[in-house]
Amino acid sequence: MDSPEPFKNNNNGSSPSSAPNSNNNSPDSPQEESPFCRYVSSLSPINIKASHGTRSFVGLSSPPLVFKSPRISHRATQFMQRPQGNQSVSEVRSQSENGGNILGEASGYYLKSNSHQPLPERFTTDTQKVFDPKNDANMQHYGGHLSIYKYLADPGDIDQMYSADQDVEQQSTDAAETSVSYPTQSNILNIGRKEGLGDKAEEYLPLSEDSNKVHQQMPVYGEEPKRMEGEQSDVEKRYSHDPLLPQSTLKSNDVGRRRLQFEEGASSAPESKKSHEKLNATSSLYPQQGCGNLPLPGSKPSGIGLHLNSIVNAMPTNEAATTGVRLPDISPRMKSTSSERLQRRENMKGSMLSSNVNAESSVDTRTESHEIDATDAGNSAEFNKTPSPCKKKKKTSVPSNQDGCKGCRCKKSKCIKLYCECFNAGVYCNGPCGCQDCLNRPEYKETVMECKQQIESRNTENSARLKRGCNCKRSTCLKKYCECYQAKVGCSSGCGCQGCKNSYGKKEDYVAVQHTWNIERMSGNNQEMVASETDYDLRRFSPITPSLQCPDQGKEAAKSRVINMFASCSNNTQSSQDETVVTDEMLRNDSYDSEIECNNAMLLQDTLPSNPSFSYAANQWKTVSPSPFSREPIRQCPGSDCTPFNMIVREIHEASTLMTSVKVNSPSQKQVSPPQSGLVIGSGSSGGLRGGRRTILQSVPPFPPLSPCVDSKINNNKDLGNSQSKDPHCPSR
DNA sequence: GAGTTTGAAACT
DNA sequence: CAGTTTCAAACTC
Repeated sequence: MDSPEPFKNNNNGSSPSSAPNSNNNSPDSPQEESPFCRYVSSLSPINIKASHGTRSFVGLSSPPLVFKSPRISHRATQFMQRPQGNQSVSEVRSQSENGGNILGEASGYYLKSNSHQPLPERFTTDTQKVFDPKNDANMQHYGGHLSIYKYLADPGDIDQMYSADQDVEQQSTDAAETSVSYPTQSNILNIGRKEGLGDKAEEYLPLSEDSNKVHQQMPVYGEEPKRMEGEQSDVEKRYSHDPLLPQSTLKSNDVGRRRLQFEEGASSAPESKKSHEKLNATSSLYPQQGCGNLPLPGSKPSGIGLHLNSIVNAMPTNEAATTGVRLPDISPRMKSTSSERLQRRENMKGSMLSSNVNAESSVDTRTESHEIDATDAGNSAEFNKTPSPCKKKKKTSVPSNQDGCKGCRCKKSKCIKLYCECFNAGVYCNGPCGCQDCLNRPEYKETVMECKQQIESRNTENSARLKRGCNCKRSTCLKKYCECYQAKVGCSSGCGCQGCKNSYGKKEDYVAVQHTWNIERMSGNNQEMVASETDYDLRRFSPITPSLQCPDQGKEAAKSRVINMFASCSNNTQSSQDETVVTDEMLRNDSYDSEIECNNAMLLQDTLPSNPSFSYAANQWKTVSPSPFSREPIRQCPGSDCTPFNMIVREIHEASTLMTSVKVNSPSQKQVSPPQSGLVIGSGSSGGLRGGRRTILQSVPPFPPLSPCVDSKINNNKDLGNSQSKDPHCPSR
């Protein structure tokens, strides 16, 4: 193809399509005069200095990528792509004028590489390009800005991102950095906002849809500028709303029936107009487009959505090589790993990489589209059309309102029990609802609040005994009766299902991976660890939604994890093929465990909240060898505490303690919401982090606290027994 | 569209 | 805390 060279350093303000310069090695090259080039040149593969922008994020408590869901991944993927689709001519020009054009070029490159080649070839090509040592540095820098935004740019977090953008931009004195930084989301958002686009609920298309559409419709960069601009406008329109496109959109739409989802309602509020002006407030409100809003006083803890049972799966997620190898089978959940990987690396190294992630991203998205088309057309269509947090229903007998919310049809619950989806979703019933004797209406605000409080307290009290996961007995987890299946996630050992045949991952598969995990543990030659961790059976914190989406998960998954781990150690200068080969070798290498564990630990470190108490090991890592494939450990663990399992245990324990202290109990304990953990960007309760894929598993506080402090809440719990009976409106059965 | 099945929520 | 009932969605016909 004759598209622009991917990573030229365009310092002369030329457009990306002009004067392609694939070789910046010329000593006379003006690029090397630029601060950016000097910066890039100063970068070593491993020890990457933190730029302004990077530093801003390195300091971040890395959003626990474990908690990121495939949906988020979709979103992230989308954001990855966004530069392509949104890379308008003017925008590129602007970047060029600022002295850096990496983003535009990367976008062009990305589009190019993503366009016509058959997948395997394309992947290889991409990967090779990606790991071009020369380009890598650029991409690191590029990724330093972009990738972090990609992942911080969860639509629900756009506000924070936006804020962060400004912050970073103010700090940045490097023209090159500024020029390449975050032209994407925030600008897009601003554009959308400036355009005064409406924020009808129906425009809140799930990102996956956007992603797919954008991806599918996106022309090759430079191919049809006008058309692309037109499409960009469309994209911008959508994204102008996406920021507040709630996790809950998926959550409430995609998931099980009667899990507490009030929090989702809060976080899902598509309140685009005011979004970035109230970073913290948004998540504690309930503005649900079209479905009424439930007033929720007070703030709620962060909805980080610590899906503890994702830890195991997230830690060893497959890396680039794996993606390439297993691309055809990539599952929605596995796809999430691309974003996780990127963020993980960002967090780990403080440097951003990464073209390979970009390549993966493109692949992922494409694959997603195919997958949706091929295997889940019905669901995806349904999902993609989900316009609002109101649950989608297969049945359409209940007329939808303009927002597409079909409402509930409760007859006896009076819509103030979790049976009611509106209530459960934290929205008032309204027009399209076919409910009877509905009390879930603004005029019964008090009643609604009381009932919510009741449920909250009840769930808090009973949470310990609530089961995690589904408990299907007859559906074999193959029907939507199964909440795991409905959420398109596999069952875990935490599920109480019988005869599980969940096509997204059987419980048995999860156990198999867990077994692998245990083997890895044991091979770490840390008896102390094993002994001390016995009490902390991972299954107690087991993923409700294991990332086992493929039928061949077991050993394959384990292998993938090894691949990923090594990939994590990689300085990203190896091709995916090399990684695969070497990984096979590593699999036979007894010495890989230390690396695995170190990497696991690193990954875990990144997956867990960066509360100061969680960062004990972060600074203890030291790079020993730049080569991920040497038999020498790449990173050395200073002590047994660095074993991943110890870390998991400790982290979980601390998290659990904190969660208890903040009283963020998931009604079903399918998820836990870790406390707000020192996020640098944004202090919003849920802003900086993304929820889990399973909407019902999403974070947490089932109800926003009605009282300002925990103590009072506890007291309330004591009184709830009385209030429960006192409440004339809350039907007690 | 009615009836049945299902599993979670609610209750005892 | 196990068992039962209630409930509404999912499913079937």
